[in-house]
Amino acid sequence: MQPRGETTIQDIADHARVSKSTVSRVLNNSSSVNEDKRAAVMEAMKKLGFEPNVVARSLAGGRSMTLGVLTQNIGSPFYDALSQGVIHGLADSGYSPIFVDGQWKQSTESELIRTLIGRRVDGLLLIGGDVPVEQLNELRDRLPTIVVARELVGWDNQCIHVDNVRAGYEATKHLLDFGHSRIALIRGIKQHPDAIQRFEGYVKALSESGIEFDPDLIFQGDFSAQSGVMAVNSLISRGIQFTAVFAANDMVAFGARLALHRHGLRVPEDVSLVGFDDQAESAFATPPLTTMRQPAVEMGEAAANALVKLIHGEPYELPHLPVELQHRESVARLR
Amino acid sequence: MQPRGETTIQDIADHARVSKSTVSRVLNNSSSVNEDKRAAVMEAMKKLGFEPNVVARSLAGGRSMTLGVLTQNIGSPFYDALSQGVIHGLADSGYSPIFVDGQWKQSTESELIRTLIGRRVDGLLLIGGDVPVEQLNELRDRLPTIVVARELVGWDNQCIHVDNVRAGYEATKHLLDFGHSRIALIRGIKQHPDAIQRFEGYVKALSESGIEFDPDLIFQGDFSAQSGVMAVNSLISRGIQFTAVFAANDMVAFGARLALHRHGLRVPEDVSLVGFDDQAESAFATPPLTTMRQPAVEMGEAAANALVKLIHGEPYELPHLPVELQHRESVARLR
DNA sequence: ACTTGTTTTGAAACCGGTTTCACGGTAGGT
DNA sequence: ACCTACCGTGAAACCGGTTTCAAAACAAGT
Repeated sequence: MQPRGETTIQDIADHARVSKSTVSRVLNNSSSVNEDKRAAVMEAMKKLGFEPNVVARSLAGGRSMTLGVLTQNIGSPFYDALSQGVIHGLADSGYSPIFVDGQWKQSTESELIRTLIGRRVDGLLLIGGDVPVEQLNELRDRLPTIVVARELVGWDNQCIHVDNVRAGYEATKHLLDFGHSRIALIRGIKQHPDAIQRFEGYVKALSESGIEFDPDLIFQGDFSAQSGVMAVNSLISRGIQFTAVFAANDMVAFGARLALHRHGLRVPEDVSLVGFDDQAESAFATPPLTTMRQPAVEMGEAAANALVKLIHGEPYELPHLPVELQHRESVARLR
Repeated sequence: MQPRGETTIQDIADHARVSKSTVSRVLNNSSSVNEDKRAAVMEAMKKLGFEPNVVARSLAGGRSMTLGVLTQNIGSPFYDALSQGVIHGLADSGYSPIFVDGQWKQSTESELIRTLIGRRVDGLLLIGGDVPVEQLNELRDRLPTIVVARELVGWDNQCIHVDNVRAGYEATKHLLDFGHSRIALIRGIKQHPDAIQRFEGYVKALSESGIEFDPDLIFQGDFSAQSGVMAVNSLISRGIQFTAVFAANDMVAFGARLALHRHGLRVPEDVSLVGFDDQAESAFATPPLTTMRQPAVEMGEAAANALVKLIHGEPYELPHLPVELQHRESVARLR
């Protein structure tokens, strides 16, 4: 541990009385070197406490061993869980992730992607996002890229996402099965594909059950707990009848649940409630929240692993991760 | 956007009929260059779509424009909020963060720090962690380092943390002020400094009020919601009387709240409840949780800003961030 | 003993920038 | 008109590795 001047490959070479080239070779096992020299190099490295300079290595080797991860909203449970999966999936791969936060702003995202490219990341992991497909298609030719939590046509093998239509359908179906027909839907951000697809599933389930779609039951929210509160308040103040609520995600469900509580409505006796995501808190809500579980951590891990394989040119398979109903206590049979 | 061969500084130089040196100078504004040449370079850069190679720059300049961030538990609300603050604080600084996750395992942490050093990060941001002070002291001489969410003696100016003793004291005091004297405490991980200090504050508040400390009221938890439910179950099954609970953090409070609910105890009518952290969900719990708010995002941002200044050798001041009681509805006056 | 083939090895080029150094040109001072 | 100071600029060294290339060393074949 010298104060400043780190040990370099040249120091090792001098010490072991060989050339830089040889040191590099034993370092990378790139070509055979005699046992005695190898031993000498090893010893010198140990003795001098050598830690290879990843930056120099990147420049020379053309690989930076760094991955760019573009996420959208650090601090929100779903994206955090994805990030967690990514970090853990990368743990022993030798790659380190650089995180940037696009905040769902397309211009920001594009700029950040440029930054990442400037940093010569070896691959890109895009979590959600709004960047237009055409731009991503270009990107894909330049750099190994995997997209998570977003469905992209023509990206079948570089895209991990869940079936939101189906999930929306199943959540609604669950409520229908329990006898509900007046099911309020609190939507996520208007243009957000997930929100659109879940809504689609909702509509499909209703129509399949022969229940008429009532626009009064739809509230345009934004994935925030506050929007859940507003939704319920709006529903009630408008005098709309409903016996169940399907929330855009668990945060929204929490907001809705609180507003119901404020209005003296019990969950699930008076109103049933279904969330989406199954974030950690949901199992401990009162009552524990029935929700559509998204395997966020697993998605992140799978994406990370896939990206590494993609970079190495190895074959890989993307798992098909299901969204499953997590049956808890916020849904009751309509009496 | 060429398929592979990125534009280099040399390409720009050729195109603008100047030398590499000049291009570098306009790039960094490091020394004055004639207006016409500067313009020529600018134009060439625009035309060829030049994006400087950060790796090469790092090697040559000795600065990698990369920061290492060691966190402990991505996926837990408090640390995620800190990370969020770090990312946002770094957004326009030119520095990119590399995240690694130590999982509160000292050996893992040390190893990850080595990795980060190998990557020639320009600075280190340590969030929590168990690495012994002596080791950190050494580290500090090598690399600009800021520690967050951990109190370190002798690190006054490189360490952002809150006063957990005081916070524990105030939470307890709040309950005492509301007439409670049988206050159960659900502790965090045994050796965790935060847990120890909050406990200290609890004891101090009690003794100051002349209330006898009762070890029966203490439950050794681990910061998980599950430990909250176990605590309450244990308390009740052992027949311990209590009218209030001070939870190690909000997750624990959620667990406790659920367990109370299971036992038919109402919050706050029968039992008052105070959490710690003020995570996003807490304001929307039923009832909204009274909790000690930790300004996690702000801490992360402050740490990031401080680190950048520290690296640049500029003076900076660490904000003193208070933990404040967030008064909501889970605490009631003892009747 | 003489080719030929295969390993090992070091020198040198290279990755894409930054920085030092020296030189020519211009401006200011006397 | 002459000397000094400063500005603008390119050549070249350098950052710490990897990789190419060719020479050297050694083994095997005839």
